[in-house]
Amino acid sequence: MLRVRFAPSPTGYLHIGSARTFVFNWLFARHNGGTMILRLDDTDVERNSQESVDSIFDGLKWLDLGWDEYYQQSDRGELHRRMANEIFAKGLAYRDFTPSVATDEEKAHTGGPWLFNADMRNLSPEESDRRAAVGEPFVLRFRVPRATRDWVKFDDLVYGEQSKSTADIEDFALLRSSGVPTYHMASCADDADLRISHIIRGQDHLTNTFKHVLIFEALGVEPPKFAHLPLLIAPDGSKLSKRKHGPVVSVTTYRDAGFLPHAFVNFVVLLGWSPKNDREVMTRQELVDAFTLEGVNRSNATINFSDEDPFDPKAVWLNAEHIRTMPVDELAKQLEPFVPKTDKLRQIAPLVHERIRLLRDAAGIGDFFFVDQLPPYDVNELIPQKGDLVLAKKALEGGREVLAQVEWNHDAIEAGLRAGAEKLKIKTGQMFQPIRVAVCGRKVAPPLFETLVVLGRETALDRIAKAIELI
RNA sequence: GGCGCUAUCGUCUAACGGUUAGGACGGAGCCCUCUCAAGGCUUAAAUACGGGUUCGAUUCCCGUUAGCGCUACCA
Repeated sequence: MLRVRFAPSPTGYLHIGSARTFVFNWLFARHNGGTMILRLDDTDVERNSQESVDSIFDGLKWLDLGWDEYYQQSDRGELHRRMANEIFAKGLAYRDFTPSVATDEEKAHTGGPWLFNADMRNLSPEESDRRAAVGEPFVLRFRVPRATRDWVKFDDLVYGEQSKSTADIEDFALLRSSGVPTYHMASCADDADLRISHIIRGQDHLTNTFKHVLIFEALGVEPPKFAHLPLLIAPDGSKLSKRKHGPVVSVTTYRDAGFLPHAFVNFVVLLGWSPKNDREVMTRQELVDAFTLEGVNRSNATINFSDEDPFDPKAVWLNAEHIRTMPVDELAKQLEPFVPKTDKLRQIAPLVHERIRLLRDAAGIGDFFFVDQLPPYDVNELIPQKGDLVLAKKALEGGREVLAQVEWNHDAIEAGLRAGAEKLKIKTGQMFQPIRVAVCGRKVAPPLFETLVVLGRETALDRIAKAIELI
């Protein structure tokens, strides 16, 4: 049975990189008919927060992919400690009574790596038990078997054969002095207990994996398969961080700007994965069908944002593509939270359908639909190509006359206005443009006839009259 | 510092060792057109550097450089 998990730690909002890891896991599970598990890795009591938990759930729910099983590590401390003690009992871990090292300066070291404190590693069992019995705090460390084996190896499904010398792996902590298991311990214990078959996670864990292999072996279980994902980085090459790059790293920023969840999924899946057939705009099902780990590449992917534009242009384009292929009824529904309340949304939706890239764009492009009074605009805007205010006035008066009596539908309005232009001996564009500005308040707007239909005769005539007064 | 990973257009990426190095976004131009958008067509733009191996390297190996990751009780 194929089982994968996404295991965020609730120490911040849901990060775009985390969201992508979730997506890769989900796609892998669905493609192979496996089980998707969500597990909250909340062993760091110092940094956990409820807001963070909420934010992660918010983000994941917005992604709308779902999961099959849910666990949180704080409920499973017993299991972790039991497994840690099992390792200790086998003699594969030892107590380290060294006081915790607080500062980076103290941690700093030159030359080779820090591996262990010899006097702690070699403490006699009696001495160790005695000090523990009197309550002296200690960290439980894994005893890396450097004397009996040279290499730790595993075969990464993305990065291939990996090996590291035991001489380069330090005696890492399993249990903190507080008794709380570390990430390494809790994660492996849960992965073993939950019978996770594939661990798909960020490449930042690639070197940690050697430690994990050691833990699985100490536990006497077959390690899962590993697949590490290339990281998402900022345009300056640094890793994405809230402090440095701001809200662009949070998925809620995408949600609030009016990305469609699936467009977001489509975007992030293309960062580090390719279907290898030049397809880019894909439905959820197409993604599930096409997704394989073989398509994952090994180099980090840059999210191309800037100060002027917080979103990668490709993400925006993909969003526009998905908006355009979405049914109008659905669009109207999605638009609701992004525009002022109106009973004409269903009519407005088709007019912005292929003109918006983010849902929030609709409020700007369709602004004149949402107000009773048009905000002031420069009277010169009314002047058409190769014309002047006199011509503008002529067009507006002629147009108003037509619109006052024409049957109120697209074809009749078009026919009427075209005939009107001919009668006035002006170009159709010279007729349409002043009317457009009069009813929309600006030169760039959705197609005129549809717009007039939605606006209604009364509003249209009223706005044209006001424009004529301006001149 | 040590260890590990990576390196194709500005960005995301494709290319059983043999291609005019392909696609997409973004840019530029043209067409269509009631403005905008969409759409169509055209175009500029890349194999980090140096050595090998090979008849032939984007592709395999080594080195350099650069970036990223991990590095004594964050995950």
